Amino acid sequence: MTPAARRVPDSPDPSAQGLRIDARHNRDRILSAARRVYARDGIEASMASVAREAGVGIATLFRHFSAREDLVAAVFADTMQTYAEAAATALADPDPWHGFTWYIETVCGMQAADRGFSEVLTMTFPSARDMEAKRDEAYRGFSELVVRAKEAGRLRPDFTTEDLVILLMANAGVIAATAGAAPEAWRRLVGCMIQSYAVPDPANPEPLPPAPTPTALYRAMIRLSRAPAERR
Amino acid sequence: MTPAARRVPDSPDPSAQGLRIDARHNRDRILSAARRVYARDGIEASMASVAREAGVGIATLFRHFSAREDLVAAVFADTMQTYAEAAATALADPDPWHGFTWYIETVCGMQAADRGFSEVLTMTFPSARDMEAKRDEAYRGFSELVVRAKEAGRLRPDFTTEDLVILLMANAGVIAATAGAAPEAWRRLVGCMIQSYAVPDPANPEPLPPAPTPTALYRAMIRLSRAPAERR
DNA sequence: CCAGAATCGGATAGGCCTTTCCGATTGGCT
DNA sequence: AGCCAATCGGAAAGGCCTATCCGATTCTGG
Repeated sequence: MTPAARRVPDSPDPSAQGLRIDARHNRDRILSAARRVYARDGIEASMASVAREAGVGIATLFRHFSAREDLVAAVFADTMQTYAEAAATALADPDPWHGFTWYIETVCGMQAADRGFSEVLTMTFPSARDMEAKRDEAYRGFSELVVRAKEAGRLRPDFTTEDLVILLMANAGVIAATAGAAPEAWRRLVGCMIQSYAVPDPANPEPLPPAPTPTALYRAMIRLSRAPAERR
Repeated sequence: MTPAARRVPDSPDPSAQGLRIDARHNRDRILSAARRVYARDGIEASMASVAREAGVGIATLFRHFSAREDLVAAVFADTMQTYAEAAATALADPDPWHGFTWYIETVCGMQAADRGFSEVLTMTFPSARDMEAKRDEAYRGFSELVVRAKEAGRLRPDFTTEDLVILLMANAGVIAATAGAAPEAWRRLVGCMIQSYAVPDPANPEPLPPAPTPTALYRAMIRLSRAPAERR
């Protein structure tokens, strides 16, 4: 009997294998706490606040994840998987332009749903190998989407894959600024950007998603001027 | 002789009146230090780091500016003035569409030149009266620009003034993410957005500013994954 | 059921920040 | 020149954070 076989490996998370069940339990509590905290406060949230949210000692948190990067990578492993799969899904769309826009809207929507993920998408974590692998996978898929949409004559020829990165950074900015107060503002940005990517078809002008109300944006601007802690 | 007349009021900054010359000198050193620090690190930079940069004691900083908001307002008073004047300048342009795009490019360029200002533009500081007054002035000017550009038939009718706020937030995101590593990326965003605002003229397709190189954006993403202190 | 290994979490050290206090210094007026 | 109020800046109190240490607790295989 090998040492590894002594423990029951029934956690969904393979990296929890070989842990005592109380340790595995804590690991899960930490991960789900971190998911909540990062979604709300972004990935710069303190390790201490994650430990508090999880109800474990600080030492326990550091024992499981010795660097913030490890925790971030573990928390967003699933989401990065979904992210990579989205590119494949978009490629399966018979309409190249529709696949292209669906992908952009989906990815930006994932950003809007999780502030932490929104930040992760615009950063790179050289030490988190499989996160970067997922990113590459998505990137390759997106490149193919771009080629097809150009071939279909719907995407402007001077579009580059860097434009997606720029859009993700821009979207992260809108989401960070409006979070809560104007939760649909990002759609307006993405709608504009997609229109600017399209080869114009004057016969068929696309409507934009609605703009947020002045009040909603004003609330967003007030939120930002408060200290991070007050922002809830 | 009134008490106020005892001091020589020759500082360019009216709020420095009535201060002893050493105090006024320190106030100026603090302001110019804060300008540098905020431009580099954003307005969340610590009060302590501003005091260090200025070479004054922490107490001196707090004696002059008892809250971060006061310091921010004092630092950006000039810039907000320029911001408000930009709207007037744009209104003086005989070509409404050109005035409209010039204004947007100018304001976004001001964001790119100063990370602190970039953040200030997407926040509101209810207690800093004259900063908000300048913002209102610029807002009124921009509203007029919008009306004229629509009347000229060049700006899409569903454009709203909130779209500018969204663009400023998006641009702040790109600038925060690319600072230094891809300093021209924001132009690409702004170019795209302006094209999406325009009523399309298929006979005259505008070229976009160049996209950043993949390497430049990669460097930007690496920068972000480091701790704020390491970012220089 | 027990012994030992694995794990826990409070405590601690060290850093940076904000804000206030107060003795030392200095500018400005007479 | 000298006095006094204005001003300075170091120090200190209190908070939060990262990272590590170590005695107490809990799990697990035999």
